[in-house]
This record gives sequence, structure tokens and C-alpha cells, in this order.
Amino acid sequence: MEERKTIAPEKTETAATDRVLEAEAAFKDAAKIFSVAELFRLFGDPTRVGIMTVLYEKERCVCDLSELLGMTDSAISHQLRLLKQSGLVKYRREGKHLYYSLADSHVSTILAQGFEHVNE
Amino acid sequence: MEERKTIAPEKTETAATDRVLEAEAAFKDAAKIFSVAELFRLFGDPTRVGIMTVLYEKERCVCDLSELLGMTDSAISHQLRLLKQSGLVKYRREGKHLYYSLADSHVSTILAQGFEHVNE
DNA sequence: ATAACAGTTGAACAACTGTTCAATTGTTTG
DNA sequence: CAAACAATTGAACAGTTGTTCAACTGTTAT
Repeated sequence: MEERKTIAPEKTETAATDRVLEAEAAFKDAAKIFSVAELFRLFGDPTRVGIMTVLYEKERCVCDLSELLGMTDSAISHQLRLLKQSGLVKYRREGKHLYYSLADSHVSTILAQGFEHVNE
Repeated sequence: MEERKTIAPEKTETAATDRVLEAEAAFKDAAKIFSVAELFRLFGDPTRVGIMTVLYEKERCVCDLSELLGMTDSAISHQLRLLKQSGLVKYRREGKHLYYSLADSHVSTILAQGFEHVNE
């Protein structure tokens, strides 16, 4: 994010270098802003929050998740794919069942923070 | 969220009361899940994250925000309205300018958590 | 091998979201 | 008062999202 509102068109080489460095910093910041938004976007849907809230307690297979949340396997599976792709959940196979769980403590922490804010 | 996967159809009055209480609890949980998703949904857009990231440092007027983020006043204003409606930002008037700022420390905390997760 | 169960996948569709544009409100200054 | 600036608003539009449905893969048991 750029700090100054206006940049006078300077002529020295060091000033030019400064502007390049500023531009690079702004670019990195912009990339981070997109990543943060993308992270929160995944927490921004009731089905996905429901899934993660259930998984907060313990691992679950898809059929448990769909029954607990009152949705079809397909709908749950589609959302799990998004969560999986973003590294928010992981899974292990046990016979016919795939047991999903939260990927790491970061995910639980962010989720908990959300509930904390909602509970005033 | 319901714990047991199946509920046997019991006949006593206490069991009926239990089921009502369970249903109420499930309803409250569902309502909270929607609130949490709604909260994160607002953090799930790059423009809004950009706005909040700029406001994290200090309060800003709409014209500053639009210049810093390289967007039109209108686009910024539309997003500020959403953030305002959800109590995530507040503002004060000073002459022609409306100075926006983050509503409370909860907002900064959630935002910081997001950046922390993105920075590994 | 076949049936049954668990889960995934892709296409299709309706609902929603974010930006733009033009018109408008509110405030200050000449 | 009029002009200029700051910001909001609503309609319109394209792009995205989440669910459904049907077809499919993979695993276990008979």
C-alpha cells in the first residue's frame, strides 16, 4: 500500500530506484491483500463454516457431515474440494470412508475468532 | 450442531422436552454459523480487505482510500456501506470529508490473523 | 462378478456480487 | 447564489458462486 498521496517526478537515479522499490513493495502488499481476501472468502459461506465447525470437534466422513448439516453428499463434497484445495482441511481413508479433519491449528484459531466476535 | 447420528423415537415427556431443547440448541448453532459466515464474507473481498488494511494504520477519507487503492470513489463508497452496515467501520465528518476508521479492535485482530496466516 | 455403499465430478441453472455510470445530496468557498 | 468538491445512491451489467442432478470411480462384502 502506497503511503504518500503524491509523488513528485524526481530525476536522480536514487529517486528512480526508490520508486521501483516502492512499486515492488506495493505489489507484494497487493498480493498479500488478495491472499487474505481469498482465505477469508473460504470462511465466508455457511456450508463451509458448518463443515469446519463440525470438524473442529473431531474428524468426520462425508456421510456424517452431510447428515449433520442436512445437505447432500454432493454439496458437501464440492465444498470439501475447495477447502482441500486451499489446504484448510485434510483427509485420510479408512475402508470405504474418507475422514476429513481441519488441516492445522490456524484454521481452528480463525474459526474460533469468528465465533468469539459473534458472541460479542 | 447435533451430536448423535440417529435419535430413537422415544415416548416419555422428558424425552420430548429433550428433543425440543436439542432442536433449539441446533437452531442457535445454525444461527451462529450464519453470523460467522456473514462476518468472514465481509473479509472475503480484496477491495474490502484493502480498505481495512489502509484503515488499520489510521483513519482515511473516501478520496484517500480511492486514490491509495486505485479505485473510483463510487466503488469504495459501495464497499464502505457494507462495512458500515455490519459495524466493521465507523466514520466522522470533518468539513467536506468523511473520515472512516475500523470500528473496534476485534476487526483489527481478525484482519491481523488473516495476514499472519498468509505469512505462514 | 455383482451388488451396495461412499464419495467425486462436470454441466447446468438460479442467485448473488462487485464495478461502472449517471444522477443526486451535502458542504464549503468565491 | 453558484460553482466546486466530497461522497452517496440506484440501476444495469458481467462475472462468480453454490446447489442439484446424473453419471462416474473406488472400496467392501456376498
